[in-house]
Amino acid sequence: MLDERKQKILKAIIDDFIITAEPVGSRTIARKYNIGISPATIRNEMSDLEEMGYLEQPHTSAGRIPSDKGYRFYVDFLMKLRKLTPEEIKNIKDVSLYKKINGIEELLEQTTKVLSQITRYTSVALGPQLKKTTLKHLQLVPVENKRVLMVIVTNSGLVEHKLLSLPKNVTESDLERVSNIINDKLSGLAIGDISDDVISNVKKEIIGFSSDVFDMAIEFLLKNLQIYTDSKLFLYGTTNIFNLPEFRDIEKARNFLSILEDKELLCEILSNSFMSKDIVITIGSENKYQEIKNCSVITTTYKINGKTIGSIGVVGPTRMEYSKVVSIVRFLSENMSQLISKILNN
Amino acid sequence: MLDERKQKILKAIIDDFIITAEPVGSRTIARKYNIGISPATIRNEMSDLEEMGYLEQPHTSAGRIPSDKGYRFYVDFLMKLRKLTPEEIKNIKDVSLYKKINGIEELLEQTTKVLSQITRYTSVALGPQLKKTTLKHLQLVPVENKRVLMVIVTNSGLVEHKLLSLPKNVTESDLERVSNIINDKLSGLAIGDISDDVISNVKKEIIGFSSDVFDMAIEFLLKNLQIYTDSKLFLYGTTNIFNLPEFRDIEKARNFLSILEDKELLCEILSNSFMSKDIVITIGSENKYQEIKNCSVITTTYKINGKTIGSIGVVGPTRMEYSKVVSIVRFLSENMSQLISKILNN
DNA sequence: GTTAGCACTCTCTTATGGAGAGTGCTAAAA
DNA sequence: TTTTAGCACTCTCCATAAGAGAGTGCTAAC
Repeated sequence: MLDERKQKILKAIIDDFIITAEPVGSRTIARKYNIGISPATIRNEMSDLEEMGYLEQPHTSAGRIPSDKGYRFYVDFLMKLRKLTPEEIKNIKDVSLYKKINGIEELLEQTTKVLSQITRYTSVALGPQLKKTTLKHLQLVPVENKRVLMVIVTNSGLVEHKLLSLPKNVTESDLERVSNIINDKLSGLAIGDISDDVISNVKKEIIGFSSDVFDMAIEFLLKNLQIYTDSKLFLYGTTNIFNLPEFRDIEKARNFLSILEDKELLCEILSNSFMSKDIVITIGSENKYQEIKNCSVITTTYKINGKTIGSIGVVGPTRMEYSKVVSIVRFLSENMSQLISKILNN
Repeated sequence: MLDERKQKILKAIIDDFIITAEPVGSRTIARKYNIGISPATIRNEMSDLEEMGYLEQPHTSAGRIPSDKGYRFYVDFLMKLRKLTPEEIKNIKDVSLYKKINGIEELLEQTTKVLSQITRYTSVALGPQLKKTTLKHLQLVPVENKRVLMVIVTNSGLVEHKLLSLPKNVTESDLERVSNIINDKLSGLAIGDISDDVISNVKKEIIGFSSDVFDMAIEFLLKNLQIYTDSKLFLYGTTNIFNLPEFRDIEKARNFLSILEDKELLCEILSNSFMSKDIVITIGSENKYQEIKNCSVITTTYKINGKTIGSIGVVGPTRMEYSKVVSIVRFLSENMSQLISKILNN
């Protein structure tokens, strides 16, 4: 473990580097952060810290920059959470005043926008995951001859619809019968759990008393139920990275933006936070995916009816203002959960 | 008007510049494009073309580059439409094989993806505009106590839904009555035409025989009808610009990407093509909006049931491969219209 | 254990001097 | 009158060099 003086020096270096983005030298530390020792002593300590893996040196005669291990120590033990400014709080609170918020998706859109604006990084959110919710109600609405609208309502108040084309005409009462059977058999199941097995069981029962039109209809319906498992992605502030010196290199910027274009990758990254209760901070090489090994990700989850259903977070360079971002993400996630229950229960 | 030799030279310069992105000199033209005159003569002609506004010179001792006026002349009179390669055709046709295409939005998503991949520019599409379609059917589905699901079906087979929370409980038969009145009064109207006037007219009739709960319910419904007018935007290949030398300057790239983040601006830009029957090419300063005055946009529309309902296109530098992109966009838009009618009528 | 002094290293910026590409002009050729 | 060859001139781009600046590591003294 690091002794107190080493910790102080490490903290000073990281704090400074987060602000300046320049390698930090011993003189700077001695001058700006009065620890009461001379640059020479600091140099010795820095040399130790480098050997222990907390710092790195871009080249021989440069100052030090934090390694991922250094950031990890900083995040776990050293940083002091920054209080939100009144302005930041106002911005987050104001999300609820935005007139277009009529559902969770509008809320997410506004929230990611605010998140990127006040952090000045790129924000990402994963929409409510249908497969994590349970089926509450399924309704079949006749539209015209062979067209039927399937509406799914889940226990978290989410609604999805799908327009189906059946191979033959089906009467309204037939539709109602199918609805009833499905509701009877499947409601209460998590949508992700509606497997082929379950489906073929339901199918068997229906065969007992119905025509083959009926049979085809339900098969089609059930097949579609399963497709509805990919969730929407919200993204904001992608161009914020151009303010950061680490992305002044066009190839770095390109690489970063390529990540943001890869929806699947982003979903995977965001899903990581589903396990944890609170905020998840992933620093550089700690990321599972090669593409973002020089980025840090800070995510948290949001809940509907007490159940974790999606996540939201920030992507940026490893030199991230962790203290600020963590505070903001935490506050914003609390605010969001409140707003969600307000939206769903008003 | 330009004489034939000037046209030949202009075409050669633009063709060359589109490939190389370097100012084109008289010697290059004489060597690569055998027009049968010496560099000196070409220089004189180039000087004329510059004076007439078709060419520009980055600095005294550089070759010439096309001006926006030059590109306009090229696009209108000089360029030969390039035939699609078998591979390009295959890529476009294969859109229909993608398994997830169950509706217009999935189709648009796949199509923009393919468009950006084969053009190597950024592709954009505007989703079906609800306000341009007419209301066919409105259904109110009871979900639980005060919750009601409103489903809108339009004449183009588009469906939208919205979960409403009513201030008081409403019985199922009341809901049905409201549905009937709304369908009676509003179906057949373009959704964009459902104005406050129309709404208050409907409201008056309802007041005649219904309670105030009823009144509030319908007001709420109708207010929501109008919100449903902003349409979805599809974007793909934003990072393609990093392959282009004109965006090697970080500020240029940033500016371009900022445009793509401004959804409203993109919608406006794409809406421009709604007037025209065919493909619309907008070159650099021809653009209405300051932000994209150094970009070119090539768009076309797609139809549902013969009615223009959305648009799709490509955004790139003014030095765009117009000939290639126009061919691709045209073919792709035809293909799309076919697929749409297949999706809606299968 | 801590500090001052100093030589050394590496980057970054600025200046310099061709090389290269292309033009415009002039005068000769067609 | 139109076209072309020749040539001086201009501007960019690139490589090289030099010097400033920042910071280190080491040694020896405190």
